[in-house]
Amino acid sequence: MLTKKNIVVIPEPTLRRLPHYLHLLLNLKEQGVKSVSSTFIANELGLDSTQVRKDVQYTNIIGKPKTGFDVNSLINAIQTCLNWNRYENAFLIGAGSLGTAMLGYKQFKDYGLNFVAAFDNDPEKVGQKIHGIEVLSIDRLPVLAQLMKIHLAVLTVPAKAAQECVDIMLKGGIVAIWNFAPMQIKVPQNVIVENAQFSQSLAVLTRKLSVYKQTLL
Amino acid sequence: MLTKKNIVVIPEPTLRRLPHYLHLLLNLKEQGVKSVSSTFIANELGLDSTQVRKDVQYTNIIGKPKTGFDVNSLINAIQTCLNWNRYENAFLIGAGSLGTAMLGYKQFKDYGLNFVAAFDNDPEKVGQKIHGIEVLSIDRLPVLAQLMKIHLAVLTVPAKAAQECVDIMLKGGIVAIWNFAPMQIKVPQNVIVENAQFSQSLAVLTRKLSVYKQTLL
DNA sequence: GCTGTATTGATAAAATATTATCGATACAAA
DNA sequence: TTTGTATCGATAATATTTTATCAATACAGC
Repeated sequence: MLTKKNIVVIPEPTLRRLPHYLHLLLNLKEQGVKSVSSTFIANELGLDSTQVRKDVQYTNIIGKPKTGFDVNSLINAIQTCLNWNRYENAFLIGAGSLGTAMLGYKQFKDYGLNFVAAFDNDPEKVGQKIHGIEVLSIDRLPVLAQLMKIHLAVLTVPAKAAQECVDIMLKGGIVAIWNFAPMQIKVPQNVIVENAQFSQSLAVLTRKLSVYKQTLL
Repeated sequence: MLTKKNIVVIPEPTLRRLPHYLHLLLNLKEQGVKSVSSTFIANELGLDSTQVRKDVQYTNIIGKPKTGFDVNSLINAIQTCLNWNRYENAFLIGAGSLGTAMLGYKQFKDYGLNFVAAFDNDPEKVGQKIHGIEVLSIDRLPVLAQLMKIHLAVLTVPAKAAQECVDIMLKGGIVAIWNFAPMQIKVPQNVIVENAQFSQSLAVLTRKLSVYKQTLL
């Protein structure tokens, strides 16, 4: 397999499917199911069974003919792949409505994400606590990021504030940004940006709906 | 090109990039820029210029050598592609924190999305107004969806409530679902589902970050 | 009007991702 | 035991997506 210093490169489409597998597997585990076949997973998630097997191979889990894959092992393997078996401390930038919602989103614990502080430039918000997490002034971000060794930040600010916030984050040594701001941010080559704008996903949906409606005519 | 009853099928990766183009173009327009080259767009967004040209071709816009593409035409063409030049009325299901954030998200107007009502099963919430949109009891959804001819619904409920809500939505004739619930929902073949779980996007990010940290060792 | 050049758009090549095929294997039932 | 079968995992085939190449073209400067 292609590797980067011996680390397997998992294709992005596979990475996007892994959480679906994980969720299904956790459900099965709860129901006491011990092993599961690629066919079953494929049916449940509307995928091809060959694809499921291929995806599973990236986790280094090997199955047994006639039986399938061990549910527990697969859960662990996926969590390890995604680094979801440990907590990554993160900052949240932008305590607006989306930011607030994210701070309150319990599920992130299952995804290895742990918010340790939020930042905003609105004096009204600074000093408040949202879902138990303190909102600090954005000026303090660089120092705190370095002090607390934070590498990941979630950006939930309006478009026009985004780049300015990014620059502040970079000063603090942030190396990975989960970008919800509706714009493209500029970062040095080595910084990881994952865009999670609603618009991306919505574009796919509205196009399909539009095509669907047109085919009805 | 491949067509479905003469409608061009735009690849999903292209659809996901179109909103980025659109955003950049709107910025350029505001700055008074009249035309733009594929090279410029590619540089701004960190893409390949050939890819930009290929994507633009799907919008049926043709450019001029040495000049590039007309900004206004391209904006219109992308909006038309995505059906963002008209409003699609939509229901929101699940008035929790994410749902609330979405109801207040002004940008959706630019994406052709218009929330006309929200639904929840919590009696505390029913009757309230969130960002000017009334929260109704989920029981009333099927009748109202048909009456108001709503085809699109945004699902922001917890995992365990999701499938139940979906079944109710289907009764009302909903044909497109934007699913934020952290689970795979089951729908008939002809119903469009776009999964927008945070986990998908986060998986890509946490994996990359994990690999990045490992390569530093 | 001629010449140089940036850019398009078409075509081809490469890379990536998905789907199909099939022998090998482990379990279940006779 | 033996036989039948569900399932894996490897390989091959297909489809899709991205990237490269290059002739054709419109504008700018001389």
